[in-house]
Amino acid sequence: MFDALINMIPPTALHQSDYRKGEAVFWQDDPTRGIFCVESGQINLQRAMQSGHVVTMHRATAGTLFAEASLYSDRYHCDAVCIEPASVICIEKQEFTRRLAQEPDLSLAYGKLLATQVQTYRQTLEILSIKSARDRTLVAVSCGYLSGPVTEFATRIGLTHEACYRALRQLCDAGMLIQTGRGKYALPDPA
Amino acid sequence: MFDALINMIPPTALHQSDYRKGEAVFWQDDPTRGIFCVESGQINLQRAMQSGHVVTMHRATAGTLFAEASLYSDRYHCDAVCIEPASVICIEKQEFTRRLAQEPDLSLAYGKLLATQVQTYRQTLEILSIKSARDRTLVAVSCGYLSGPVTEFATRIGLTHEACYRALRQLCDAGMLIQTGRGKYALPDPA
DNA sequence: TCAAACATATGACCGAAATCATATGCGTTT
DNA sequence: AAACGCATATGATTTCGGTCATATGTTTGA
Repeated sequence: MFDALINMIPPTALHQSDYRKGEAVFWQDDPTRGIFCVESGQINLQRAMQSGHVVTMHRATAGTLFAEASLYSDRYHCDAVCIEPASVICIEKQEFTRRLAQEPDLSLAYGKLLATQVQTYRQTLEILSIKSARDRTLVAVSCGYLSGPVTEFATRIGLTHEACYRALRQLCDAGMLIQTGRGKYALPDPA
Repeated sequence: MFDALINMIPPTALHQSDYRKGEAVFWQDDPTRGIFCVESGQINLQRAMQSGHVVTMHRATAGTLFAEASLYSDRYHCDAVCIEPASVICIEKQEFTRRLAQEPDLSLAYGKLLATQVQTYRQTLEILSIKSARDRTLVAVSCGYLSGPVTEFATRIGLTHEACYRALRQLCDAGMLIQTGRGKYALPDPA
């Protein structure tokens, strides 16, 4: 939850906006306006590769922040695209940075935020380091990466959706996963 | 590097320890003592899944921090096991947290350290998202990832050393890289 | 409500990278 | 100097996942 952060920032430095599916909060290389809080909906943090295809770097869901690292850079380094109608609050960069230096509580909360992000990236890197599509898929599911569509999940863990579907099928056949519905998979009960 | 941090912490709040392969720095659900700096060796951050098998979440190497998030939780949420004889420094949680709140310089340095890590991880993620071994190798070299042995470089970018050598050979043949020595490659002058 | 877009799935085929094998260069260590 | 470990390097074979094709279910919005 980002309430702790929000409450330390004067309302004049906060800017709420609504986005519809497909709309962008910002684009890569836009000048950094600030960091964002997702009140509702979902925002995809993604980067367009030089080859043209898009890789999802993070999926910001209700109650989470995104673009925290923008405080340390002049330009956003990825696109933020709404994938589910969202309400988003922007915290002005300048005001936030100023208060970071002055208010220990805010600084502490901010540190926690960054530490959590680092943790997430490390886990993603670890998952990507798994060569076998089957094993990678299993670990990713175990770590709760499969929350939305399988296609999205597949790109997040560096697989084509076909390879991902095949891996899921294999894992179900092997009894290591259970299909709970169309496009829905869960870990079996550790009975 | 964590020297900047260490120098701002009184030695009484620092605890150096040596670990041998297989020994644990901490176990999941242990009360959090603090965050750790790896001077040498390697520490595996891993978690036992409910299914029983162990998932590696991160591999902490020399010059890096781990368990940063422990500052914000009472218990460690994974095991830290030595996988290569290691020297590790523990920064006492209470003292570090106290100083973070009181000393803006430390807070700033810590924030920057974490932010830098975020940037690095994102760059690595981008590199890993490049499917072609040739292109991935080229980008990785461009980003300065090839500093040590090629074998180590190869594993860092998710390739076998054989595939990496072949990619380097191809890139040299195509004139996109120049071999400056045995196991040494550089970008050609953009003349 | 109807079409378009998207997601779920699976099969066939192919190619790139992993694997296996081999050889040599280089720096220690004994 | 000889032996050993490690890195460099490349060739042959295999395998796994990408690409392409196809079909159907589901959501969305016009």
